[in-house]
Amino acid sequence: MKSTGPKEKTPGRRSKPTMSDVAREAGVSLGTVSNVVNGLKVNEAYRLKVEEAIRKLDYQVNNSGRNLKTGHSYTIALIIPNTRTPHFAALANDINVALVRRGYHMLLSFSDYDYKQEEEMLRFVRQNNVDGIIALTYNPRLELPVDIPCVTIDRFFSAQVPCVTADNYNGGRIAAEKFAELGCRKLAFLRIGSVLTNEPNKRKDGFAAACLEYGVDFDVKLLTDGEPMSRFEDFLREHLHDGRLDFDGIFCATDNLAYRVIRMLSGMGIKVPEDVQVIGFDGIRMFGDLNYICSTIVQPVTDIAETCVEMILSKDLAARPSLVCLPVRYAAGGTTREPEEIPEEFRGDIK
Amino acid sequence: MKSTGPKEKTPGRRSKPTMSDVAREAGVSLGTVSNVVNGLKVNEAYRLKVEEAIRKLDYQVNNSGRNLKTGHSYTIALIIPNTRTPHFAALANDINVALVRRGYHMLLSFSDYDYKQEEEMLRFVRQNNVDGIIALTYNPRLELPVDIPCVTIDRFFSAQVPCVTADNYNGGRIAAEKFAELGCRKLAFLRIGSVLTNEPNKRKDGFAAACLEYGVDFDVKLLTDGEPMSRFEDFLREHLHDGRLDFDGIFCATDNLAYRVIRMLSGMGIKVPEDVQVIGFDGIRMFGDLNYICSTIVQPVTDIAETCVEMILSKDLAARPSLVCLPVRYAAGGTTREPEEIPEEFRGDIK
DNA sequence: TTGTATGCGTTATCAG
DNA sequence: CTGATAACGCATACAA
Repeated sequence: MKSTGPKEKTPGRRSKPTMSDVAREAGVSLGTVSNVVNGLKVNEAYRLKVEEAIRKLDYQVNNSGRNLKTGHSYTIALIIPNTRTPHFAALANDINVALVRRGYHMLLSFSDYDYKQEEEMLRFVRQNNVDGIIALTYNPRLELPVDIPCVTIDRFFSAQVPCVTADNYNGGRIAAEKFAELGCRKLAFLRIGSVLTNEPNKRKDGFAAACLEYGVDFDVKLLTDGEPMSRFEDFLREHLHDGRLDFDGIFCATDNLAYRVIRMLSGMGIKVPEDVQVIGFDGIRMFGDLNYICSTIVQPVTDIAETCVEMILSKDLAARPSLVCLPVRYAAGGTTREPEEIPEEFRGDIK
Repeated sequence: MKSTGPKEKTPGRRSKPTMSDVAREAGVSLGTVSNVVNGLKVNEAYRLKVEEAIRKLDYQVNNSGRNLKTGHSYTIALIIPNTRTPHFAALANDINVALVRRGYHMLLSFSDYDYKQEEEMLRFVRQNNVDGIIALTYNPRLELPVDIPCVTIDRFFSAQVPCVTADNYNGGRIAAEKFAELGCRKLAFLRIGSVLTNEPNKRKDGFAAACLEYGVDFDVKLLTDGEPMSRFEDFLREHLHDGRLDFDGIFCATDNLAYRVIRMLSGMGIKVPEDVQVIGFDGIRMFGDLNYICSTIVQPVTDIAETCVEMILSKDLAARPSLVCLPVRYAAGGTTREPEEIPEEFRGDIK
């Protein structure tokens, strides 16, 4: 632009302009400039002079100085494993949107499922005067700072740290109900993931409870992280007789798993949804905004994001609940015997 | 004055410990503590005392103070439209990884394709002593700061601002070559996007050039942002005679578009890849790490991320090229008549 | 109302 | 090699 570059034109003026520079330029005092910048009461004539000087020098507040003085940075740290996983990407997206809407900013840290790195991130975050931390981590022994407001997603740490999550239990129930409604008689529940107790594990509990209620029989196959996916295929083959699968419905703990299982079934000559219907969990959509990948229990990602942000910025810590479960809903995504649900934006285009 | 912390446990000790607290605790001077913290030469006995005090007080450097003094923050800002779009999510992911590996951190800002908001982000970023900006923006008149190192992705701004991008031109060529190799005689190129000149627009140029070379005929249908997708369907229907499509190959400027086009074709009773083969661009994979969504030209996302970070942190600005094109490659993703390429991690599981 | 002075936590410059 | 002291840019209580 019209900026001076690294050199100085006027003696005594170098690098970025500061408030004193503006004050001198406008012929007022430092405090007045500060007041103008912060929108405090200031005489109209002075304000104009200051604003003029700010424009002329292209002055920008230095947040390091401001943060040092005030102790807060209008920045919230988000700790998540990565953004390549669509569900995490969506969360990061919506949390950022919610923050920006409130005049805050997001410092993003990836844990990559690495405990060591998570602690490292936490250390950095604590050094940076962030005003809060939103963490989605599976690290059981991670020590959240006590002097910074924290909110967790999907994993409950302690009553002092609010946890926001989808209503996983009910999601499990809804899936079972749906299968029952679709006439399934023999179901399977598949999960791969952490052995730690975390909220998503309740998907199975809700599912099991509803199955019992509806009198629908079901099998369970759980894998822990590190076990090969092929175990699921072994499991399915065990239940394959004369080319027919014992199950007529499979509930997968995530859409990712559902997708893989569907590929497996396809390889075994089993058709979805004709031979077996599949329901996943999360509500992942193609390209983040097109159709669902499979029939699924949709997590209220935007609500989760809003809630996290709302809570982390909330002043009265006392009012913070320790666990917030947000309602999920079912969406038909083509892997159940019913019409696929096509999201609004997509619908018009594809017809 | 400073007396009111929220609450204090020990008399005299309030809020976060500072370097002076550590100095007092260790019985050394402030400067010595600073030296220890920054890993400078310090007498072994003193160092131990200081480290002991740091541990005891659970001291953490305050980066606001440090930034104020040094003028840099070991933070790089990334400006992208969002992270719900898989390609952007992947970029954000890999840039973060590259930064962290070098001891830097990422401040993430979403433009949401909103020019006004982009300028807002830029303002904030400039106030925060970030050490550099990596921007993926389509805003033609965005004014990048001149006093902060900048690198752009996919859109060339000026010779002073390096632009990193995939080799879009060659990607277009490769697609055409592939179609020729697969025996296609009549192709179509479909694109929707900005009318601005940006790097990805070269996909068409490379495609057209190679088509001419190989003597393959092709049609082009371009839509600009805002035009409804249904225009593509109209276009395709115009080229539909007796249930047969004029084209035997369609090159889509993005995987997203390819996906939608494939759904359209399916709705028209046209089979992919039997009746018409489709190649997209970007290399989007299911859940970010499973199989490709369609046959595609794969962007070297990780290399792009590494290059951006490398350049933004590079000290000698003089050595910065103005445009860096990184090689792309073709991957069969099931929408061309050839065996699908299954990524390593996925392969073992699905077989 | 506006100006002045002080300190936030750190690094850097010197004398010892 | 260590210790005192002066900035860094800003907000703010206090004086004018």
